[in-house]
Amino acid sequence: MNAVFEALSHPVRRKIIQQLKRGPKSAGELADMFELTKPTMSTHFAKLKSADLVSTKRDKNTIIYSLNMSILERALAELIDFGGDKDDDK
Amino acid sequence: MNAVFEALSHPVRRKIIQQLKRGPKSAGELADMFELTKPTMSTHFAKLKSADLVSTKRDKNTIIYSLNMSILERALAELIDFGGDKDDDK
DNA sequence: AATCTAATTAGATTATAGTCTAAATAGGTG
DNA sequence: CACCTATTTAGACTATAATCTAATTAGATT
Repeated sequence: MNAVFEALSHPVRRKIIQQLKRGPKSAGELADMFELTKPTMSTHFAKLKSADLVSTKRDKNTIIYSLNMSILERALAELIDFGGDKDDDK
Repeated sequence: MNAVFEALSHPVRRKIIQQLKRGPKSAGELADMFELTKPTMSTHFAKLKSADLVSTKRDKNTIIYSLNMSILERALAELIDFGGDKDDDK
């Protein structure tokens, strides 16, 4: 859960998530939507992935990213719904 | 919205929010729940406040923090619900 | 196998965040 | 008004994050 909220803290990563809600996209397609270098975008992808917010599959030599909506929903639901003395760090 | 997600990125600040869901609390009460100094806690409060996630009122010489649940809900709802090409930075 | 394309990793730099101790502020209270 | 209590601000230090260029990997194609 910590990793999810850290991932969500950067505006570019939230925009990547918005894009992936419309459907899976390759690293290159996503990178082209932002004015950042591909290595920089790659580190953003890595953070989303390490929070399990996205999954990857390979198609020829492009990597396709897709959103794990359930992970996002679960993290936000815990923050909103769950009780006041629960351990937040799991 | 940026400020909200930055505020949510730190586990201590999420725990503060959990506490405030149970009701308003003074700066000192909150600070005593964590193994951090009061100045450090104060900077966490300041971030929550600058994201408008909490409000303050003074009672004698203690400052009472309370949660602005609607701000939290709105930010999370935007992330979950709103369309794939919306500007995320407003 | 040499080469091309897509993407990531390495390494360096700069910026931002988190933390502390010490000092300052702002209201109450004797 | 001098002091006490609660909290914040200042200033310094350390750690982490974001970004870039250059180099590397991994698979596909000729």
